[in-house]
Amino acid sequence: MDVLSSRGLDPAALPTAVTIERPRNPEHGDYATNVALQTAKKVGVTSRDLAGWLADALTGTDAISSVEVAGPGFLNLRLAADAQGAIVRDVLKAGEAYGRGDQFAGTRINLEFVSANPTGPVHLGGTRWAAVGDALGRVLSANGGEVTREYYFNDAGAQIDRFVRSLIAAAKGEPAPEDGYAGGYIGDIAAEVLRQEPSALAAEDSHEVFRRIGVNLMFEEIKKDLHDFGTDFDVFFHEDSLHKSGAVAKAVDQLKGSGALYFDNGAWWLRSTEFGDDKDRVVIKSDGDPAYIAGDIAYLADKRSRGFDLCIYMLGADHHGYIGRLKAAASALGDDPESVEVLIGQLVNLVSEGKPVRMSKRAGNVITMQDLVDAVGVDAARYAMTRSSADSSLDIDLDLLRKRSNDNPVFYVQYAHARLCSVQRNAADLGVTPGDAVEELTHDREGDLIRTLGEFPRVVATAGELREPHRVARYLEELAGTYHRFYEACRVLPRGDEETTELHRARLSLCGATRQVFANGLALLGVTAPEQM
RNA sequence: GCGCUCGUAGCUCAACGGAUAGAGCAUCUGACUACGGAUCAGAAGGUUGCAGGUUCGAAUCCUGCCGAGCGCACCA
Repeated sequence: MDVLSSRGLDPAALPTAVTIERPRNPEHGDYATNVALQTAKKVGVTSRDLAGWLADALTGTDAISSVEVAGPGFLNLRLAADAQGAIVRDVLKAGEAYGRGDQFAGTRINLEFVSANPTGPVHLGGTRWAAVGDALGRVLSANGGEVTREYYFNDAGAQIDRFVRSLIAAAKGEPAPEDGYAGGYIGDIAAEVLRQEPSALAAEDSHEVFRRIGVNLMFEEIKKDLHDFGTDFDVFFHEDSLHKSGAVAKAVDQLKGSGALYFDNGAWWLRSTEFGDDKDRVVIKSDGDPAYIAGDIAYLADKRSRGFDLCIYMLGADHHGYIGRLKAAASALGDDPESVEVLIGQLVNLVSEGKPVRMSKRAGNVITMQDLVDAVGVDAARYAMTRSSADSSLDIDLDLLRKRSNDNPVFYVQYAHARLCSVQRNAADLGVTPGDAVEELTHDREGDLIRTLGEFPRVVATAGELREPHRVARYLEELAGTYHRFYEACRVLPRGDEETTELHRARLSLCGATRQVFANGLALLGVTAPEQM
């Protein structure tokens, strides 16, 4: 700031957060910033001039060994070797906490994801949200957020009725109803209902018996699949409970009284168009019954009553119409629409022999979470789902995956971790202990590795800020490559007749720090960090 | 028809308005009697769907086309 004020320019023109990036091209230094480019125009000087002044001001700072101005006004910084090596000590000292931040400290976040209808097993689409949502929850927690993971069971609607009628048909040995569900799981659940309640078909309240037992069995199967997938929820919320408790009626009355709804043509409407919806939505139908959205409103009211600062909904692209409704609901309840955040992820496509396959319950080719896990295992499945941005649709070729080919980068990352563990085991066998002389680490490949370790906290912070856990996966792939190249170039352990030097011991510390970052990063994705493969 | 999202190497995908658009897989050529070869070095592969615009700078932002997915109920 002195650089500006001493020249009579307004220091307030400087951005509050200076972005410092790690250039892809090593010739551009260890770190670089475009702050001069962003600021120059505001204060009316050329970016080259401003960059030059900033460079002069930074030159001579302890940790920085060189500063140069490049291109239109980039500042390229190089760190002194010992300042850089300190990152190794930082990682080892922080341990599992390395990478954590505090941007969401004190923020209570409700994260709702999956929320698949309890009329069948979780399928491929739900699997994506199970992986990405869980990873996002971990990332938000790592940034200090108090995260409650929540699953909303839509167990109050007509689809449950279709599900129950399908069960009964299966129990009778009849074909599924025209509008019902026909998967093999229907027969399994129907059989289990009969096993638990042999008189279910004959009972007067047969439908109710099948509903009570069958829906619960479906819940338990979904919960178990998710648990086996490494995704656990803090709250399983039942839509049904909102109706039974009177919460829906209460919320609707409140909105009617507050003027948030308007009455037209015999029904009560929510002004969702004000929040980007195509049309206003009916909350209370002209027959007096609540529409589906009334449950959503009551559910949101319930969440807010539990004290959340931020309610995140993670929904598939087929639900993007909900954004306006949920924002409108928040507004109607008297809340800031900003406190409701709807993340829309694109759908997962099934591909076979290069051609998309449309999944259909009727055709019986629905791929479930369990199918995917059976084919590739939990780690590979989770990684495949979390390594790409949820913004783009994802193609899954199950045939390819079944071949257990190594085209999933999770193995590349896990192998690096296993290799590090192996080095540490060998070191222990040789009696070599980690050393603190990080200034010995002057090799280019060592510098690359250390700088990459130093980036991890910012990657975690960005992943949380943008709700993009895939950044963690991409980072780990980069770290794996950087580590493998280091490994080829820099012998860590002394050979047979060599003395153990401080360099050996410093490199062993570097390996320990690297292993820690792999472990921390994989944990954020819910993927295991194996010690051997 | 209207709306949302997406279009990047042969394939699957990265790149918060930055420098020569990057990885993995696939293809080709190489590398240990050394700490795990599930590795590494190198080659090849691109008009970032098309056309304009904004600016020091655009895959990224704006407009219009083209193409794909999804959604457009007093259903849930």
